[in-house]
Amino acid sequence: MKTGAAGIACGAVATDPQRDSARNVQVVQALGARIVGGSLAPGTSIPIEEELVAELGVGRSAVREGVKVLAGKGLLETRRSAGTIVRPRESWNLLDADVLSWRFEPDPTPDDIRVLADLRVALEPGAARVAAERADAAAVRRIDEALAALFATADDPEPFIEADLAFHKAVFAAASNDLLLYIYDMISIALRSVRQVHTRSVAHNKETLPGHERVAQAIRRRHHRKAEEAMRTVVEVARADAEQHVRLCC
Amino acid sequence: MKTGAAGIACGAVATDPQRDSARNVQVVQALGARIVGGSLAPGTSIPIEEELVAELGVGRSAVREGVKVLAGKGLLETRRSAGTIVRPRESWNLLDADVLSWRFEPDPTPDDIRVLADLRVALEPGAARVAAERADAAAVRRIDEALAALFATADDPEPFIEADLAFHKAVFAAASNDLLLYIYDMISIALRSVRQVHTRSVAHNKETLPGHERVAQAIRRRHHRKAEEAMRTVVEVARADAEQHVRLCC
DNA sequence: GTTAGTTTTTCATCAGATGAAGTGATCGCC
DNA sequence: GGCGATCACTTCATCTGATGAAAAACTAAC
Repeated sequence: MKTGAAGIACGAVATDPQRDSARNVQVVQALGARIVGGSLAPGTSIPIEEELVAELGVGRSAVREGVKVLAGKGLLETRRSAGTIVRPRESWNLLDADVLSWRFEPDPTPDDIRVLADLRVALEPGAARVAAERADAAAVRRIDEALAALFATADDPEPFIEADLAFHKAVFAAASNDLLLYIYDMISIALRSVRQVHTRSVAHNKETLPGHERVAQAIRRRHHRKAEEAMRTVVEVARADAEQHVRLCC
Repeated sequence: MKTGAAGIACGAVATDPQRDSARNVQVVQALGARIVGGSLAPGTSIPIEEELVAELGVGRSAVREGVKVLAGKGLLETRRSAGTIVRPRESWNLLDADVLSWRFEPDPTPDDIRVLADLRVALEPGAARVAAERADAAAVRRIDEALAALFATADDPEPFIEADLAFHKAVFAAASNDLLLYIYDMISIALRSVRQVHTRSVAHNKETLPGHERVAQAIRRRHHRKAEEAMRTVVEVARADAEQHVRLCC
């Protein structure tokens, strides 16, 4: 059940035959999932190196490398003679691709879903506004292409989700802001993990099309106020859907 | 292609070597700064382990641990027999605290400053809106306290900057969204690095006080529309200031 | 009960050996 | 001469052993 892909994710290249066998990645995955999953609580010590070697069936080098990677993500802190302790949650790199996966992949809590939906409401309208301010012709074209793909896939749930993510990404890309785009990439990782929440009826998919079209049109016309408003409508509908879904099934 | 000389030069960088005696951290800092700084370009190979051992004066374990940490941050990728290469910028964990420091601390480019100012414009109004929706009494109190500190320090540039950062952080904290708060923590790292841009005259500091007060008041009254508008005014003023500063001094 | 000194634990670091997986060059064949 | 297969080489991957250092835990003296 281990998806080695999360290890050093986001790569454009799909040819990575050795990643599964990388011992240090194995350690990172095992410990990272336990920490973020909650079975290794902040403030407590993880097993000592020797025990991890025995438990995970790898050498000390692999354990040390893995622990150092997790320390780099803010999850662990090593202290001489005092063991390695799990750092408080406030220290974690919450927008690290791996940390996000460990959080959202197993079974996101209702609160995780709320956090994600709120984040979109907080972020996407503003991003659409800046996109309208900064978009060049090529960026507008890419948004229009993504919009066309959205219309074309409205009948297929799975492709529609991908097209939806691609549309929102195109909007973020139009803002010419690599930090903003990075944030959306992380959001999309989380969204993909909770996509069952967003898998709605085909009719529902089609209902979101006009909203997306208004966003694209506003950006095309560099109308930042309208772009923001249109995007707010889209993400607030998504948030309402998510809340309803949580209420119904949890 | 010889990087030895550059390595020595980089070693002269002021990073107190006493306090931070951890060898792997030394490796992470040295290589990370070079990569983000641009002297090790994406697609190129870094020196082989043996050379790094000689150049950095540490053992192989330290080099390997450091390289693995940077791989975990998306900066490097190791391939058997093919060396370790710098990954494309799109793969970097741009919102990692270290990566941000390496980017903004030496001398942020005008474009970096634009990216940061745009990010605030895109993000903070929406965050203030969600804060107005979600803030509880304690969060409102903390915002008011931060506002009071802002008024109290308006005459001292350095404390005022800290109070300013604390105020904006209190707003983000009120949104009860750890991802959003994490994003602001990273923004504040970058803001602290470019604070000379934000160090204005005392009179200018005082001009920003009414705007901040409007934000606090709107959140206190749970008026999310007004909170958003007030925050937009604040960050757009900051953006205009930054643009002007860049024009004047660069 | 406190304190000073000692022991133990645990990570930190280096070094060596072996292995694996690509890279590239050599060499034979046609 | 062109082409392909073999083979040596490069470089990271991994394990292991040894030594050191720092902090915690323990002990004994007062």
